[in-house]
Amino acid sequence: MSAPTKPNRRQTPAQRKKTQRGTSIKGQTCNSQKTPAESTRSSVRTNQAKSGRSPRGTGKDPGRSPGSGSHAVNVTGSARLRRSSSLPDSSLGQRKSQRGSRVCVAPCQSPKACTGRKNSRKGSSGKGAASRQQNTRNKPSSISINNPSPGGKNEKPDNKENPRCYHEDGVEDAASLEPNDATEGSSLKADTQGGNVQTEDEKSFNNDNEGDLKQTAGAASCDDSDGQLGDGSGDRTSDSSELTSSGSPGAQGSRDKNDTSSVCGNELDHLVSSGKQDDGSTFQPDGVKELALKASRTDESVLIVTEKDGESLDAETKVERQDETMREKEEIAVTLCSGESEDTGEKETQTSTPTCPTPDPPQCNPLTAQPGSPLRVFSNAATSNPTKALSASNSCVLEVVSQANTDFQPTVHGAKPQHAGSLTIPDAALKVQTVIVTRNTPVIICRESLQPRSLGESDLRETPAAGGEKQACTPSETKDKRELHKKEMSFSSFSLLAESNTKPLTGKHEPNHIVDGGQVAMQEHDPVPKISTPSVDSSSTLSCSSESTRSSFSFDTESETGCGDASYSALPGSWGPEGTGLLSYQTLKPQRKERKKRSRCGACEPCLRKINCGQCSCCLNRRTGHQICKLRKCVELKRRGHSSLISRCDPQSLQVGTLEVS
DNA sequence: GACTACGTCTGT
DNA sequence: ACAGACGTAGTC
Repeated sequence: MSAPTKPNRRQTPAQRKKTQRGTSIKGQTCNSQKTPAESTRSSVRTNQAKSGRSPRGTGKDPGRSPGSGSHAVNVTGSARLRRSSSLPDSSLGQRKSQRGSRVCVAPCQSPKACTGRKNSRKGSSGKGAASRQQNTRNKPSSISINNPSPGGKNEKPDNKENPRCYHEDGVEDAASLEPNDATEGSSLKADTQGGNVQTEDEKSFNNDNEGDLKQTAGAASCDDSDGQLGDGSGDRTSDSSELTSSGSPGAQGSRDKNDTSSVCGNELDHLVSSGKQDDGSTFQPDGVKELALKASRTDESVLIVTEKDGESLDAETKVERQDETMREKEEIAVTLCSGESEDTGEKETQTSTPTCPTPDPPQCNPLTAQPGSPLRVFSNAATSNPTKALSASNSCVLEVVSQANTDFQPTVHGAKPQHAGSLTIPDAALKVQTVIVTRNTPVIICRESLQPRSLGESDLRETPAAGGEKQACTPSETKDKRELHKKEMSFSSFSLLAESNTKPLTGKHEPNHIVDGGQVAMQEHDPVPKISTPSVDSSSTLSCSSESTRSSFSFDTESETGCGDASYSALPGSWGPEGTGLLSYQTLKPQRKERKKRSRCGACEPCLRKINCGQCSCCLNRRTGHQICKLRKCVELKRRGHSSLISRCDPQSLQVGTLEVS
């Protein structure tokens, strides 16, 4: 055994090939095994690291396997076969899925599914693997011996397509699954409501219903009822409903609706423009009825209706009923603004908002300062629910506080004014801005989010933005975040957003770090994704930027921190809407910037040594052996290598655990 | 393109 | 655990 193997083993590749070929022919006894074994081996290896990038790899691999000889086939082959047999499909499929999807699903699965040490290695070491995978995408097909059938090709495209679908679908799914995602407005509301004790249950219902509504609404909403859609969908889709409700005159309301209702489509615009209040009133009542079932929503809708529809008695009556019930609850819940509440609906909502932590009010203040609806909308969007409170209660807000958020708010004002001032231009921009703001603000909410529900909701919200967030979330210190911020700031694509956001982001961001410090501690304290999520959210809020930004942004973080794993583990889990998180994360991986090789410490003796010994195998076989002289091999690198090898199991288990937990 | 070095895999 | 080898990435 040993005698033949030794020469074969270390023979030069060329020799190997030759010998192996011969051996392979000789050893055909195992042909049945060999072919699969070879294929599997090749596939395995190829999959793992080399994935047959170069023809060499593929050629060699098969060569090697036979080269090792029959015994290799027997022994290692069996073990390998086991692996390969058990894994190959999954591994291939997973990898393919990853590659194809880049973004999608695979990450969690792949590491988990691939129990093999190879996989584990890759998973743990995965960085390089990821990069490799990117490069190797094309090759895998060639490599995929298993897929000689057209399926291989088909699979790839499918995978790619799927991932894409996942992106969108993932978002949609997340939305569908969790209404919060579906509508920022809704999520925001939910958050704000989270503050309110009352509506949580109702909210849950509402959310579900909303989720359904959204889906249906997308198509039907416009047709059915402008009011309803405007209200319900408007809130959901964006702040538009809030804007309209915010008491902006019908004209603004219509405009806002148009803007915000963009989701609903032009129909609303037409209807609104033509029918404005009347249509809204007529429609809204119906919507209100439905909403009546949904308590929290109803409140907002009611408010909107009351303001707009002073005409429609029915609507008011219904609204009043609901309001009354809501009032009672709210009053019980909070008495702060209760005395003030002349407009039951509005003030009630306000009262509810006060329950929200101080951070909300500050935002509200600026908003309230400007009676303009846009501000409200903004605040609403930002705080989600706070809109009500803000809109309704300037006094409340004033009383409540104008605290640190002032910095953030001004930016918001700046954004809004444009909004109000030039409705024509930036409707979309406004939306975007609003959206961003909303995310930013949630950070504050995140604190509250510590509460389980709020967390879940916050997670849901953030999920869309999650991609960047995840990375940000990584345990990495504030430095990374700051850097990320800088990068984001620099990011030109978001110039608009950046302008509006950057200030708030930076301002918040740091504070977030500080604030998060507590949360961070939480994260560290409890690796559990739940806890981590809030911080993640905060980070995400910072990164808010669209996917493109996320990707770039995230890359850096990972590469720099090198903690990608930790973040990775935490992130996907934390992002319950897993799909999005995973997607974003994966997307990030492939895109991630070129990653530096592990740099040696440069301090250890070996690193300091600049002369090769010339005696070690590396020196002697420098051409074949690409490794650095043993004497020059960095100690730390050695350690890492060993530690990584040794501890691979642990980290994997940890990651898996985190993933599972998540 | 060549060199160097890292990461990974395989075999002993 | 060690050694050998390969592929790849980074740098010049």
